[in-house]
Amino acid sequence: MPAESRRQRTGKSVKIDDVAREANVSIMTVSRALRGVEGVSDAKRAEIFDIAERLRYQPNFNARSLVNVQSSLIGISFPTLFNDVFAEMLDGMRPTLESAGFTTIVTTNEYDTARELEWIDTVRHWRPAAVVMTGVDHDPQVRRVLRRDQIPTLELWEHTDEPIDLCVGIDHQMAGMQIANAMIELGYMKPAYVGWSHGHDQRSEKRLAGIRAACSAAGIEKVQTARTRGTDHYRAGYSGLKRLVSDSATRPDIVFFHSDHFAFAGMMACEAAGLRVPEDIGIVGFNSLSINTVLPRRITTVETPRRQMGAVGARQLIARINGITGDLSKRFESRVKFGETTRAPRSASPRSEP
Amino acid sequence: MPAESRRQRTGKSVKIDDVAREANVSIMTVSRALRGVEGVSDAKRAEIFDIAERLRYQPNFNARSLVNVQSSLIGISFPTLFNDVFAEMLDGMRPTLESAGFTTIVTTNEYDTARELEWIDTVRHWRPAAVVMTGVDHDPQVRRVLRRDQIPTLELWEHTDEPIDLCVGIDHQMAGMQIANAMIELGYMKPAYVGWSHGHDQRSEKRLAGIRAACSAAGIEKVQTARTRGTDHYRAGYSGLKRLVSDSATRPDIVFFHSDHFAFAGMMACEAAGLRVPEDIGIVGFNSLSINTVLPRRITTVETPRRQMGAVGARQLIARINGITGDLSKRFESRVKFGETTRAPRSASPRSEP
DNA sequence: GGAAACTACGTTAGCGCTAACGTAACGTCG
DNA sequence: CGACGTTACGTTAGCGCTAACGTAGTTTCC
Repeated sequence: MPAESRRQRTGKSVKIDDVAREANVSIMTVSRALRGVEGVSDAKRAEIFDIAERLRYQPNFNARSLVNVQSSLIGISFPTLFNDVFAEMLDGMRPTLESAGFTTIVTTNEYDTARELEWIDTVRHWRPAAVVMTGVDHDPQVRRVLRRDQIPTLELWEHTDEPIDLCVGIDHQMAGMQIANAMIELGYMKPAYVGWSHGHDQRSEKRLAGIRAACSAAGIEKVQTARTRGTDHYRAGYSGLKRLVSDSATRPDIVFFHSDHFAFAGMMACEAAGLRVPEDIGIVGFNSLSINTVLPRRITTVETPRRQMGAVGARQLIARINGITGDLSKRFESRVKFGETTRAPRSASPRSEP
Repeated sequence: MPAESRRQRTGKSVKIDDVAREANVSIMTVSRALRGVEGVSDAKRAEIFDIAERLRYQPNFNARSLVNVQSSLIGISFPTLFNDVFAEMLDGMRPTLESAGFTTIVTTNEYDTARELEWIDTVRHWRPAAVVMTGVDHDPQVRRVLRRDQIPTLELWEHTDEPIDLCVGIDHQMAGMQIANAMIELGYMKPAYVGWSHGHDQRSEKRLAGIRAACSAAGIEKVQTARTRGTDHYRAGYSGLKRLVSDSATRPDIVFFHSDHFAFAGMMACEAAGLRVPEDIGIVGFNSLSINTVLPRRITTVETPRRQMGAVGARQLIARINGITGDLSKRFESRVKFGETTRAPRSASPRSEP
């Protein structure tokens, strides 16, 4: 660990003693004044604030975290940041967490539970106030360690009845059933799915399972799949669709994509292959991303309240950190949003300019 | 600050004493063994490792940071994460930083220097090993504080001859001149620019300044602009172009966009307005984003080595942390990449499937 | 008017860890 | 064989801060 064996800088920062000396009080009074703890006269508190400001003093959080037994850091693990979905959930959480005095450590795990476990161990070095993880599928060790150390834990983006601690999210299998049923109702019969390789994204697999369940219930036994390794949604969606339509005999009439970006790229591949959307083939995305607001044909997709889940998740997590016990989990709903890349539903929503 | 007045959890974590007792040695020996410091026999070191692993002991970095006077945290500030450009630079940095034992604290400042300054103050609480900021335009206080506390500082994404400490990036004005000259050479005469509102993104302004300089040198005095507030690249690009082409008398023949996403949305707006690309109007993006690999017409754009800048920046920053003095800055080059949204250059690069 | 209660501080101890220094036990060498 | 390393540990002190516990000075109240 080269970071530990390194010697420190010579540049000395302002410390609480400096403020205390300047204000002619004990360091305890400075500590109380700056933290807003009672037991300091208004005049003295104001004076100490001024001096601290003038010296640009910032309390040493390493020392504070040491005496408090825990830090004000919150560790967050997302699969990737190359997906606005996670950036949005982060954006939803941050204002709440920051205004409560917390600092976030964000990592990405590339959908790898082993990396997630490693990260849990890394973040434990800092005695974090809480951790946030994406989804509910983890290495078993993760649950064990977090429970043992009693670290408040939020599982975001996916709902489960048996969270490690608390969870805020949607039921992805339900979301899959929902959109599949909507498409079946439009008369589609030959479904296909374009997504990542097996085991890459558990949520995506659950949505596929939901699609399969809905199809099966409607007497459709076969759901073709085209899976791709990698990280680039556009490339994966494009190549996935290409493979699906290469044999016109087995060409699907409706394709469910991992995301709107996948779906957009799939639509481009349709165009390149001479297929008309939605006349020859239906296109369905997921998550209702912003690209969808500028397309000549809006993609039929599923809306998910990401920002809201982030905000609520943060709020509930803070409640837990503050000692509120009991069930703080929340379940959110997804909603089918019809566009022009599938047959018109009975009551089509009117097209509007972005 | 509610986070500070809160009481800590009861859950006690494993500490170095526990390992020492189990191994029948002093805590100092455990400390030395686990940090890889010499002075411990191989047999004892192995035994201590086993015990630490079994107890799932993780050293308390708050305590370690306190005695080391500085932590192994690195604070990073990006304008936003809703832009793959920054996610890519982060991705370029992270492996290097993590393998050197550092943990990153990432924040976004929404292109606001006041928020950046606030963040600098927040991150100073942790006595970070270094900080990373985007670009070179900061509140003057930022430079003063970082210099005073001698905090190693990397300014990423933009090059300057007078960095706070060290910088790794491109010259954005040069990039603007480069692409503008390339378009002028193709015979374009009526340029326009679509981007964010004034003061939102300094780099974008510098590229525009470069475009203006190149045009001016070619005898073109007027560069129209369409600016939008907000955060959504697609919406901004779409509405920006709409405004530019609303009056056919002043319609530009070439439009430079803030990014490829802007440009894509602008292209959609062209289609909606009945304008053919590139016959009626030329479209130019910036940054060569992945969406460009699946479009039927690839957008003419400017390639920038984001990942590489991240990796090199991280490497140089670690050198500085380790006490290497002198000029560690690096300047990178951008490169014009011709697509099919502008007139064909003399030597057009052949189209290839994604 | 004197005990009790409160206010506004100061003092003490210790959070978990590591740098610096101490110290036994064992070579090494002229 | 005794002075001098060297190895492999242990001991001491202190990083900057805060909880808990003093303690003067002031107010309250019957």
